[in-house]
Amino acid sequence: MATIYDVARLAGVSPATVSRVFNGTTVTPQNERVVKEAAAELDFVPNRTARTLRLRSSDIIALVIPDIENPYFTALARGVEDEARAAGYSVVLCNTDDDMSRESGYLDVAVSEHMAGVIIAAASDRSDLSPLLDRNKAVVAVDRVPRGAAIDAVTVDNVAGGRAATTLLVERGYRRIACIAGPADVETSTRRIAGWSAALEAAGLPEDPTLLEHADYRVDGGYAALERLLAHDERPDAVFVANNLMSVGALRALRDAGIHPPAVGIASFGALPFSTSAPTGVSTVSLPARELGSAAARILLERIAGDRQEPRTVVLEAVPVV
Amino acid sequence: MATIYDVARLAGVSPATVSRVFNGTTVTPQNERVVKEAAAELDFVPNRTARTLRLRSSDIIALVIPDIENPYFTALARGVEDEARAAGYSVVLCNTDDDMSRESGYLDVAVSEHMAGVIIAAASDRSDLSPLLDRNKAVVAVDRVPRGAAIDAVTVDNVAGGRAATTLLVERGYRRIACIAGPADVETSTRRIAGWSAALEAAGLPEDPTLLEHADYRVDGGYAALERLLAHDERPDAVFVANNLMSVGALRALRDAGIHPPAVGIASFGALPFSTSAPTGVSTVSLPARELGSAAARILLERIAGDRQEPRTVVLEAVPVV
DNA sequence: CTTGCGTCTGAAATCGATTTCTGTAACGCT
DNA sequence: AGCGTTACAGAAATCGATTTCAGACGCAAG
Repeated sequence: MATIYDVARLAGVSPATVSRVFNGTTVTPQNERVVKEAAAELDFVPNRTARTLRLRSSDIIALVIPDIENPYFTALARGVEDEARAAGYSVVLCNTDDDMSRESGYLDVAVSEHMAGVIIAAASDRSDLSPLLDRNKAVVAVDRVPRGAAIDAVTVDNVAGGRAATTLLVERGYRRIACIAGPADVETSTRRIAGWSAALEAAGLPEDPTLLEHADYRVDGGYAALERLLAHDERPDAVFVANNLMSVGALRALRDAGIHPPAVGIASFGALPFSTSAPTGVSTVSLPARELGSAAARILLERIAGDRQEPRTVVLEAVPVV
Repeated sequence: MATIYDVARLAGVSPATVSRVFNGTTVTPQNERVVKEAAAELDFVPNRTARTLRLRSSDIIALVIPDIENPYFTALARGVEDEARAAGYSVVLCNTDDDMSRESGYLDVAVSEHMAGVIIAAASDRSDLSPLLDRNKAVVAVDRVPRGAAIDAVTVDNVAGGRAATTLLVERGYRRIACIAGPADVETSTRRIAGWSAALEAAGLPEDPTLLEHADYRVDGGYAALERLLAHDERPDAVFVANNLMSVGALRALRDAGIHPPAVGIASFGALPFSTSAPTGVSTVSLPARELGSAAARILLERIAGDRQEPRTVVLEAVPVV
């Protein structure tokens, strides 16, 4: 691999001059030409590792997400990418699989690779961002905010969304409305539950705590949770499902039980991914996933550029689909 | 950020000793203890950039894929991750969006960051891997192999899969079977078309070239392609769709046209992602996405470990779902 | 002709970890 | 006691780019 020294030698200049050519400082047009020719000749690609070591910062942004297989997060990733690339940064994705140790491993990588910044959808409420914060690395939380972290955040209004989704079921005449929530230690989940409760209360419906099932935000978890609800003594007549993938699981469980949606109502927080059939009996509240990503990226880029204002939280709306 | 020198000073040893403690070479138990205490005290995280610069190789593997929003590729990513992590490597994902210039940008990043290796599902037949190969970086192609690249590859048997999918339609009695293929410059697409042709020929059915539509392997492309087929003078009675996302688009187009699947048969290459309804009138050939990823990762890891044998190609089967 | 200023260049230090090479101490053996 | 061997530690070079500092040169003004 050709280095800046090889280029310098071939061009008959010093390494400093080669560096200057690639960094836009003043160089004779003559020298610029010679250096560029030499670089092309040698197929020179600057060594980013050396550059990063010297500058103590690279132009890579890490996006840390809990589930790469969830289309919601991949759409979010697209939003991040669009903004970041436009600003000249590369984005790398890190999948934590909801595992805090994997997450902290990736955070260490981000720190020790001197990445420019991190956008993170935390694996848990208790995710520890201190490795980043202590070294005042630019960080933006997206979708989920770890408890007590005083950082920029971009989220959706989970309470309002949960209420809206549940209300759709109420309006359609369902009375005994269950909830399949996400993990108890994930912020978005507790808020969506709060929205569910609020909607029930507003409608004057009884809130039966046994109708709350926790699952894992995955397809299989939603499937199992719905099975548990069906086995209930007093079976619910509708279910508010707190994320897209669990809704898929819940619908599969219904199908396998020979029940078809209007019979049991389903409201999904987040549109069903890649659905092909007109949603009969399924209400959804849709999330601006891509916008979450791009908003987070914009804030991160400002921080990287040196913005020092107080951390702010941007809340986007979840919109009920009619 | 604490460095190895800070740790050395606090522990009263030389930087070399600190390095040895973290790399498992022989050090007095006494020194080991002192160094570890000092490191913990200072919250020391080794600077990977410096390490990589010196060693000329990091322990990060890049996975370059054309469409992060396609569940097939994210499942593949999971396969890669599982293997790579087990071997102590971190995986970063790079999304090229089928764009060769973005792709080559990421390949340059992989080279100039001295990543340990690259697994790539190429954006095109004509993708240029020479930046990697010239510097003999470990590379494995997965899913798609750029034309003429003499490298390790893990693919599915696209011809057999295309034939099997088409044959399912033939067996169900359809006679005028169209094909919605992917981009003309993508290897998997041309092979799946070949499978479609072979099945038609084997069944003695006429092969009408106007029944072949090219699209982009995306949902919207599949939608538009199906609309074009419906507008045909002699409308097809079934369609072989060459990937999962286009099948979603095609089914949506059918739905919007008021046609329901058994009326027009659909065979999808790749299972429908997150489907919730029992597939009526939709045949699928399912792909071992995760296995593709893990097989590719295993080969890459062997190469990284120094394997020098001839490049080999592993072909996995696409299995018709009954 | 000298002074002064501006423009451009190169030498060398720097970022932080790894590793070779050299040196010292301790130990076992004859 | 003398010698060889092993085990460990430290000094210093190294990876490749950036950047400071100082020097060289040209040109204009006095």
